[in-house]
Amino acid sequence: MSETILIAEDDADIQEILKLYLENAGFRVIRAADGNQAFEKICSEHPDLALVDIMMPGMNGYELTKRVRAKSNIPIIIISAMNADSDKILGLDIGADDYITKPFNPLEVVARVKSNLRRFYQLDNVQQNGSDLLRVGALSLDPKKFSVTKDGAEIALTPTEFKILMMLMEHPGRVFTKMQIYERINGEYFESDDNTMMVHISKLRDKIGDDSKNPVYLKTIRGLGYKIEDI
Amino acid sequence: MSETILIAEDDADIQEILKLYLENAGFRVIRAADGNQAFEKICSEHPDLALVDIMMPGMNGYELTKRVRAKSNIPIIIISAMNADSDKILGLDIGADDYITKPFNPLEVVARVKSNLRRFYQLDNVQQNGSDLLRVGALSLDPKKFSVTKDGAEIALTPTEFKILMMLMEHPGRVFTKMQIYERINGEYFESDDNTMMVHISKLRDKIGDDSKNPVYLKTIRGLGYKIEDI
DNA sequence: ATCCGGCTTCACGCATCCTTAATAAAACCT
DNA sequence: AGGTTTTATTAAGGATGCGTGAAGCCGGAT
Repeated sequence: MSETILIAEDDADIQEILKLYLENAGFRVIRAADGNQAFEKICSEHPDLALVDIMMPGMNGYELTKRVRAKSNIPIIIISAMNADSDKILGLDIGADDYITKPFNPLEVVARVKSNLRRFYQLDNVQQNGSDLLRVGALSLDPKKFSVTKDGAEIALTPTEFKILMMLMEHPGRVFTKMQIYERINGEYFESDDNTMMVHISKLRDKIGDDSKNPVYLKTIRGLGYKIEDI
Repeated sequence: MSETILIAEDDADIQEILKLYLENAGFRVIRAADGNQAFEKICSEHPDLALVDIMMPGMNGYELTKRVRAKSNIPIIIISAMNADSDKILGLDIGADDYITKPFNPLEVVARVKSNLRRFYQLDNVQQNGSDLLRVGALSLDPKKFSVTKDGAEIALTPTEFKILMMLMEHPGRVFTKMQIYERINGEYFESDDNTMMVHISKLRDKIGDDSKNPVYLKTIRGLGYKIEDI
């Protein structure tokens, strides 16, 4: 039962090094030299994990991550240059499951691959065993019934508010940018939508009884986005 | 399983001393008297670590480091003369992992070699606990949650402080110049930003409970920059 | 057509954070 | 020791981002 790893990387040398180390660790490796190729191979060959370089010809790593995420939840590890724009690093880290900065230690890459695979399957098991209810503190959200309760009391949310809350509660502790949230909810994103999100968040806080100045659940990460505390 | 160390050093006496101490510590030692020879031996013999003098005939230490880095990520420790401050900065900019100033204590060299080997080849905590927390002493930083804790207690940091700490904790023991840090955080760098960095560092120390006069974590390397101690 | 709930936009106030500048304190060199 | 350079600290702007009430807009329902 050897797992398959996709390497999306245009530099042939780096590709070769990664392949060597990963195969040596017992993985099956498939390769792609650009984002489009990578996307096709992810769809056709269903690898268990993808290593994705940010800087690639054609579709870059960021685009690729977004498009993959629309279809699949496989672990994605971003590889980025050391002196890349920090916002990109942080932003990508949010969308992907992990990130590694160049230059990297190949052994560390192998370790991270293993770690992410293990974490992913564990998480998968947990989700299968548990019920469909998403629970964080006193809040619980039922995706099927489209309902949210706090301490058992029903809270009436609008569809948009519900989607936002569900997205955050699906990954407690994880930070989402306003852009990410908006894209998932409305497909596209315009610069001016930032404020829209703030208003939604504001109303959500109001309804779930959170004080924006000292929120228990819906926390602001200044300059980045929002997260729900993992209680 | 003795590790191989390459010594790139034109001074025969220093070469001899280093060889003696390193072999005494159980390492296999190969030697090169100039940069070109060193590069060849790195390619052909794949040492586990390289000790590189800056001042060498032919290809100097910078060139060598750059050329090696294009191919390999093996730990490189720069050896430089005492009063060549700018040299040191340059060496670290290029991608050296550590630096030692002449005159040095041979035992310290051995200690640094061991430390760098351990840091590089050890599959650190990534594999053990499954999470990718960055941990240094009592400090731990979670890139995804954007949270930092000390002894389990949450520490609130600003985005910039967080980025700085993350950068340092990603490479414990490695020195970063103010310029390097600022560039990664803000994209560009102006001469006047040095002071800004100092202020950030000062506040970071304050928040993580470090005394600047005797810091446990965030140490100043005068003339160079900052590093976080590899505890 | 009108109403109405929900989404969006706008404007303003507020909080936070980054930077600057000025001063103090080390560390270093001669 | 004395002067110089580098670093640390503090406080005060100034820039940026966030929160929120109110008004406008849009589409579905009555």
